[in-house]
Amino acid sequence: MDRTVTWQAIRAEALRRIRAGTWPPGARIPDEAELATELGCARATVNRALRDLAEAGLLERKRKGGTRVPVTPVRKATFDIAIIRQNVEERGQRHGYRLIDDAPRPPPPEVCATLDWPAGPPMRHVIALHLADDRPFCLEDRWLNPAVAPPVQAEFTSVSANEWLVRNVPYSDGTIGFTARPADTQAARWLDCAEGDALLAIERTTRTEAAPITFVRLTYAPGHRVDATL
Amino acid sequence: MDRTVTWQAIRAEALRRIRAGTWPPGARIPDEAELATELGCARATVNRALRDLAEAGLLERKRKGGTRVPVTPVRKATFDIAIIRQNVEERGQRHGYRLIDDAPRPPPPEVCATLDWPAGPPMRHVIALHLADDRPFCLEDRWLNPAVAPPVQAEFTSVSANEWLVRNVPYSDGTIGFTARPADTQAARWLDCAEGDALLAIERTTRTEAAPITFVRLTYAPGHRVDATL
DNA sequence: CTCGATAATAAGTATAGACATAATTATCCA
DNA sequence: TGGATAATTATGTCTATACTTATTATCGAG
Repeated sequence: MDRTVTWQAIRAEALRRIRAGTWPPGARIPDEAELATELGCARATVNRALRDLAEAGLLERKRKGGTRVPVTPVRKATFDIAIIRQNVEERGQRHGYRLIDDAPRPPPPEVCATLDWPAGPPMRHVIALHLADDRPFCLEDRWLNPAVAPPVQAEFTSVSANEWLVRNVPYSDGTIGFTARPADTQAARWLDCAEGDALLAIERTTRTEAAPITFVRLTYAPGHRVDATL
Repeated sequence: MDRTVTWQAIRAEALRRIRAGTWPPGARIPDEAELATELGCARATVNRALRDLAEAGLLERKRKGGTRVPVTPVRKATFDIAIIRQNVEERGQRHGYRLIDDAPRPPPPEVCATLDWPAGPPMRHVIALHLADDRPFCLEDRWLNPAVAPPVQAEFTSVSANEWLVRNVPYSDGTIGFTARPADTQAARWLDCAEGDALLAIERTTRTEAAPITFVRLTYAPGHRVDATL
């Protein structure tokens, strides 16, 4: 006997009308006050529902302009960014970790450019392998600002830099992008594939307001797929 | 002279406290009523702010359990799914389009499986090339349910299937995923690269409640990068 | 001491009313 | 006619209040 109309119900009804063509692409839909009356709820409830649809790219809203169904909608897809160990464990596999290299080096020009790092001074360059059920899962190639790096004792031998950062310098801003790369000698060796094999890579930069933190490229084993949801 | 406290201000303050460690990972933060009093606004305003942070993965909220800062946060990244022409034009380039093949064929087993399509009957198989400033941009390899395909005259010669679908069967559900693939003969030929080159591919399935609509693999030219935002 | 019913709690949400703000439209003057 | 200005309007947001719901904590019975 629930009598109140929820915003989810309003959203579902609006989505139904969009899909059914009751509100065709390009059309302006009734304003919030009208819909509130028609559907028997408060305007705030309609607002919540339509705002949610707008965030997903299914409606366009403008003050005074009203709400309309976009002609060529730009949908939003989202995917989760967890620590790698979690990714592996979610697949029901056992996570393994192996540090390959950890040394100070001046980063290559591309890394300097994306991180706003001067050409001269070294960063901490960490390379590590993540395993899923003892099979190579992903190669972590990271450039780390030594100023935010952990104290000496934390050597990334047992805890990955990935995890250390999430636990110690979390909630920072940054960018993220997908590319495909041919396996270089190192990737081929550790990911157990042939040189030149097509590998999915995720590149992330992370920074605080003041200083860059890290650039990391996660190169996944052949066949890996990253799923997103609409 | 704005006197009212906005939910964005509350969110910014909460984010500041998270980053500053005032609210350390794992800790439970004051409840909405308390924060409302402290920050001088209504509880609904606090709710809006904290809900927004929770949606981004920066807070975890449970009824009765309260709100806490996650120890290993799962951040959400989003990226836009527009029609390909829009993608190209956003880069300041001219979009070109060329239909390569369009014929009915029984889809391969993988496609049948992901789309819930029986093994026997054919689907419409459309292959097309998208160009950016006359250079190959992305190869569209699509399997289309003939029942939702356009009438005969729309032959995908001038309007891409991508665009036709967005305009005619929009707002449908589906899945989306990223992979890396070696260029096959066809991809190498049309994307102007060598066979075996590493190419980024986006695979999408689209369906209505009742029936599958389409499976498409968009294989991008070498070096392509898809950016997301945190 | 465990099981299960019950109470307490914090988030989730609905509502009516008010005001703010950005766009658009109408108006008026030069 | 052009352009600045004012009125209008739909969304955006805040508030106070009330009720709902999931979850935890508590307490009593067996």
